[in-house]
Amino acid sequence: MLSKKCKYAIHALVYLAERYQQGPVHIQDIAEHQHIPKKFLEAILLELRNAKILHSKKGKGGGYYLYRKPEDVNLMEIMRLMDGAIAMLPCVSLNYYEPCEECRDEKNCGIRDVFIGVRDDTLKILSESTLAQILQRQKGIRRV
Amino acid sequence: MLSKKCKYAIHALVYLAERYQQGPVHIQDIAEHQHIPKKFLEAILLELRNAKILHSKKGKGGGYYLYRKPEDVNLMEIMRLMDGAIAMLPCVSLNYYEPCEECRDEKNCGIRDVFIGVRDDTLKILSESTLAQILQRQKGIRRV
DNA sequence: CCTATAATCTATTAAAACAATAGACTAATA
DNA sequence: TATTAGTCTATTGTTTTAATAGATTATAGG
Repeated sequence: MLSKKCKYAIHALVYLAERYQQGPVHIQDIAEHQHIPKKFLEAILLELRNAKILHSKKGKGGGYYLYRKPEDVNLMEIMRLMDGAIAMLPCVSLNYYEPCEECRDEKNCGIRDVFIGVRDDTLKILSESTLAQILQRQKGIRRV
Repeated sequence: MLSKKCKYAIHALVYLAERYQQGPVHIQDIAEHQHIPKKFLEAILLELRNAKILHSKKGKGGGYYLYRKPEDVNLMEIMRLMDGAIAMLPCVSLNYYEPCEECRDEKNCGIRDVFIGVRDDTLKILSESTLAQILQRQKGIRRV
């Protein structure tokens, strides 16, 4: 399961993607419209800023805005940033690899094979799922 | 990530599948060979017994043994039993569905679509991954 | 330059989930 | 009837997750 932090991040980013190139958006604005505790959201946006996904402007007329194009931000990156490993076992994680304590023979582990498959399918979908894609689907359905 | 509980369960089941139809196996035996805290393992095996995956025998010569054929026990079932939902969002879970609090329009949610895809791919693999399959892969590689 | 605004930083706390342990009880076998 | 081994109830410690509080810094506009 995604953490609330990660869900909040995704919702905030989709919200900012909808307002791409329309100037900075207040934290307060995002928090209210997406129903996210403001202080919690602050910390999240700061992390996204440090990861060069968002930029910010202080003072009057300030706020947060998307730094990259919506088609260049995908869920794989967001999820790794917020929750860490995407894989279901540490021993199959590409970015957060750790050997399984109980495992003696990783190369010949039948369990591991299963979760390598799950990981690959999952990463394929998540890396193809950009903010632009998500917006497009929502708009696409609305039009009908 | 899988919980330790779930990993322990899978390892214990694979261990018992290797000894299918060879009589009961002590908790102690499984715990030692798979490096699982004995008391924790007790609770896990009990749950698997209540789910009709394992049977047990008390007293001298007792222990646990696989109740079903190894090809009839898959990881989807084990994971649901141990960790609950497999999906990454409650609103796409088949067995543990809950609406997302912040979501106003579930049908038109672009985020949701992504995780329906992830769920379907994941369930396909996990439901096809039986204890028999896992054993076969391990043995297959050993033979080479 | 001053003031209001809004992001930034540091610290703390509350709640939930996860992992492990202890000890008494029950059933089965020799 | 003693020993073995699973069963049950309860509790405890640890870590992670979620949320909050308050002081600080940068910027725009008058």
